[in-house]
Amino acid sequence: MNLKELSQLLGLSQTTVSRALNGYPEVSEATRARVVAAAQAHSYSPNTRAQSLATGLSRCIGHVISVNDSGEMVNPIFGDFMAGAGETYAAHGYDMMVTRVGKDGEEDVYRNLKARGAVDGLVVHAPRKADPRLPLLTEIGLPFVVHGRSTGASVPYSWLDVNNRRAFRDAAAYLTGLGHRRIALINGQEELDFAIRRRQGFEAALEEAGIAVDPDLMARGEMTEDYGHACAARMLDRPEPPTAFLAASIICAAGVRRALDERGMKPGRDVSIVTFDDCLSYFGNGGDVPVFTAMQSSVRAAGAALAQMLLDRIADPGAPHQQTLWEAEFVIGSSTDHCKD
Amino acid sequence: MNLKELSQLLGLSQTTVSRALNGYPEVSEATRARVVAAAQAHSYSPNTRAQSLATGLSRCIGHVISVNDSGEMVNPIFGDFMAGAGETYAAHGYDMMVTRVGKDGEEDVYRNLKARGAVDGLVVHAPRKADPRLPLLTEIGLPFVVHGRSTGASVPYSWLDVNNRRAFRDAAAYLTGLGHRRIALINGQEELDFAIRRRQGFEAALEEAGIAVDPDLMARGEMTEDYGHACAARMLDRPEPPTAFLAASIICAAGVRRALDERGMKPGRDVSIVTFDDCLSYFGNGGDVPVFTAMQSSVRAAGAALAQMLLDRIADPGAPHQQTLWEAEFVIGSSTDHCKD
DNA sequence: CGCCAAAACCAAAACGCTTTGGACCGGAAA
DNA sequence: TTTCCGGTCCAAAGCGTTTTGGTTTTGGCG
Repeated sequence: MNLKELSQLLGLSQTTVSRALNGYPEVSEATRARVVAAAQAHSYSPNTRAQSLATGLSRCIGHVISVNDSGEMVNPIFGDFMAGAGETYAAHGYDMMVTRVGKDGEEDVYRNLKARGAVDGLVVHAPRKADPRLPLLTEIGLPFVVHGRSTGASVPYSWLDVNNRRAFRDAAAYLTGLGHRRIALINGQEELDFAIRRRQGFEAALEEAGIAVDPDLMARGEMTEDYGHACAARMLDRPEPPTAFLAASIICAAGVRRALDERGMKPGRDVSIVTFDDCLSYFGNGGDVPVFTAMQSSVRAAGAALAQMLLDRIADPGAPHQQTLWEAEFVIGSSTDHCKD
Repeated sequence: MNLKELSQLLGLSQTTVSRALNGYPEVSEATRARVVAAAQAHSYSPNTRAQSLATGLSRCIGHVISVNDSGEMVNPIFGDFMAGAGETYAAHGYDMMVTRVGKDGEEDVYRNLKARGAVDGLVVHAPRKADPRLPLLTEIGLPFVVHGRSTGASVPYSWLDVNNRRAFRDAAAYLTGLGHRRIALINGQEELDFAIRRRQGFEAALEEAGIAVDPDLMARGEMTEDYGHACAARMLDRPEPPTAFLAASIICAAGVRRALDERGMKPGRDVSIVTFDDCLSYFGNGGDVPVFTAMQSSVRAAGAALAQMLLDRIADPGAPHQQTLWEAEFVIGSSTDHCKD
């Protein structure tokens, strides 16, 4: 069923039917009701492509996600972010398109998305330091919002971020307050801006406590369970092992815990662990009693909020940029205790 | 830059330029080269929407993902599946659209996708027993492939599945072979077809070993870490605790392991664990020495293969349905040993 | 040189929608 | 009575492609 058929069936012009369905005032309420009823009855939905061509808007938002050299999308938070964003899109009649890209050809993908008119805007994931995507998107005129921030960006932009620096500063300070002096940081890849901020917060807390930064106790890498395990295993087997760990994600933290288990150690009793917790749907942090002491912030909520921010931006591209900073909530679980050293 | 501008710039008709770019024979190689060069130079990409309208094809594949009542998409494998599928789509110039849907309004979403001409086909995720989506999609004429199978489906369909029944039978048999007689099954939600098959395989192995099925040792639910932990905790605290666990995913298995740790038990030493391993990018099963004894099958590879299957189907809808059954690879890790009871 | 098929190109229609620029009608104001 | 205006509705022109159904040009052959 298309517009032509529906209008013939109703004995009306395509114009009138279109206006009736789109809520324009120049159609009587009587006919509007008739049209809406008929559309419902014949389950008519306007063809997205035609609509898009006529209006110049695709009503579709893009998400470009990077894969590593092995073709893996190492991003445990992806699903939850999408669930949150998808909620907002659905509520506003937007579609969501996801495009996979390797490290090279990134620029082409974005240019293409614009040239092909595939999306009205997009969410920039995993921003890097002075991320070249921000000036690129600004140049080609594709509205975007950033999940996180990009230090040293050459253009203004809208973003939503967690105060990673503060969260990691506070978390590390909490550990120094418990007497820990050899604290390990199992960080994300330091190409990524959030990881840089986390490291800064970590280092600031150490400095405040008069503790020298030990490069051997700082790791960076893709936030997998294996990575968390490997880092912790290596560090625990040193002559002077750390007494506490700061993990970049609950997945890493699980790896750290596994390394402890293997050595007969217990989190909280022998070694402390604090982790960032994205409130992943499939990997919670226990119930009322948190397993890990954690800095938590829901990535699903972030997805929903960022999507809304983007839709606002598309609706009014001239509006000032929105910049939202969320504070992570610090919860004390059973994975931390005084340093026994 | 659009086709009209490009053709004027070249002094050619839109027809010729279009044909040149799309590889039609009725254009000289000389002009084709000229056209291609110009398109490249001005970074012209045909507008997807217009193309789609003219051809009647969207060159876009849909993925509909369900969220639970809390709005969470509890699907740890989502990201990796998408990474695999996206690879195939990108290689064939297809886009990927993902739509979020709650439990109600599922039918509407699929009908709408078709009516709006948004996608050329879609992948059915998490099929249920006699899944109503298969006849629905067949009726409305939207090509699809299924990730898994649907027992009792009323229509023929293409699918790719892991031999879950066999995998769980073999895994359980492996455990009975080690002398275990109280084996727990931490299954997925049994609305889902794969979970039913897994349970059947599990029960078959018990029967073969002359072991009565104990309903108290069988759990079903969303495959989260907390779920794995809660089930294991409850079972381990029984008077006659299980000596082995069969977990539906490595995420659940991590939860089971946590429950063991809390009780001072070690996987392999005190209690055995076998898990299904989807080869998630962010949660591997150790390196050369697997952590868990596991049935493994890459969900990313499944995504890539299913996507290819769907594209084939769209290209030739009349072709017979493809049905692919993969055997999971059974790897022995350090989480299993003889029963000490 | 003339003829004809093949090669190379083109104008215009079509895809399904929105939107512009009216047309028509009845009733209120002049 | 005429004029004007708001309320309804419509025909047709886009949007940027592909594709149909040509026309023109080229080149080979008698």
